[in-house]
Amino acid sequence: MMSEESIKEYLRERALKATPIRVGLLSLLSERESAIPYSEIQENLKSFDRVTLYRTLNALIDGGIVHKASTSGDETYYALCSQNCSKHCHKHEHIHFKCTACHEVSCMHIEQAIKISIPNFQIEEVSVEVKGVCDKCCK
Amino acid sequence: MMSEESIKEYLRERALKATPIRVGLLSLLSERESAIPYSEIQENLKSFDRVTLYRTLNALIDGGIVHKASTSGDETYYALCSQNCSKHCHKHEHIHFKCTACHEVSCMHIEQAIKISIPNFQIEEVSVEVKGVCDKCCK
DNA sequence: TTTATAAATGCAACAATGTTGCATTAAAAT
DNA sequence: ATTTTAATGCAACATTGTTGCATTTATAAA
Repeated sequence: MMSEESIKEYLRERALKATPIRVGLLSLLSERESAIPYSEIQENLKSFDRVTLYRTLNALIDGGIVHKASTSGDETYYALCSQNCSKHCHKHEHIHFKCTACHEVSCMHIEQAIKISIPNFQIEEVSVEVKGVCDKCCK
Repeated sequence: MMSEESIKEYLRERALKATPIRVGLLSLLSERESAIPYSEIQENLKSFDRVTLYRTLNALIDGGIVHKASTSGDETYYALCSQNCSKHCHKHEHIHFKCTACHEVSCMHIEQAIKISIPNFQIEEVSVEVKGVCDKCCK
């Protein structure tokens, strides 16, 4: 859970204005352990204009602060980036786990490094999405 | 490139009716080496009803004949499954490679098996999407 | 060949996500 | 306090995606 002040500082570090919707969105994302589906974000920030929400999400993605955690299902999930993402350059060393039981999407760091090489191809980015049942639903 | 007859047989094996749009779609997908974005599918099958195209895509995905090859970008790419996918149970032992230069999406079989295990989590499905520059654009 | 069945289609309408343009607002710098 | 310019809200539009229902049609059965 990030304080409002640290959120504002974070935005300013990235040369982004600390506007109310941006602060609200980052506050929402930071108080949750897992990624949040768009519909839920919209529900929580319904006092803001929908168009502005889209622009805000895109601005924060461009700014390396927010990333899409899962896009393969019915809707897109968003989550905070770690501090190592920069403007225009997302660097994620984790996978996304989507629980088929509770539909939660988590950003998970795993031990095994995933290395992929394809002859004559240049690899820039590897995204891994895992589906299964999470520890909470497994018990 | 599958013949019309073998497409019809394939559909009937899966207890699906061999209707014109289904034959047309599978013919289109089978003559291409890489996955096809939805917009292109629609363009090629514009004589059919848009709603029916959506239903057809979903029916063929449910039937284990077609799969979504990439959903993380602007649009969804579709490709034929290999023969080992069955109804309701997609079994893909490959990754999807999206070229950032030409935007082509390819289904690629790689040598390394990708194994992921997370303590207390049950893994059902692993999807890997790689972004980079393909061999054609690399030269 | 004809009939029956039920899946598939087309049409109209609706829903949801996503984008653009422009005037106004407001965060931040001066 | 003023200026600058990024961000916002509103209206409109575009695209993707779905539902309902009457009609059509592929296919099996007679």
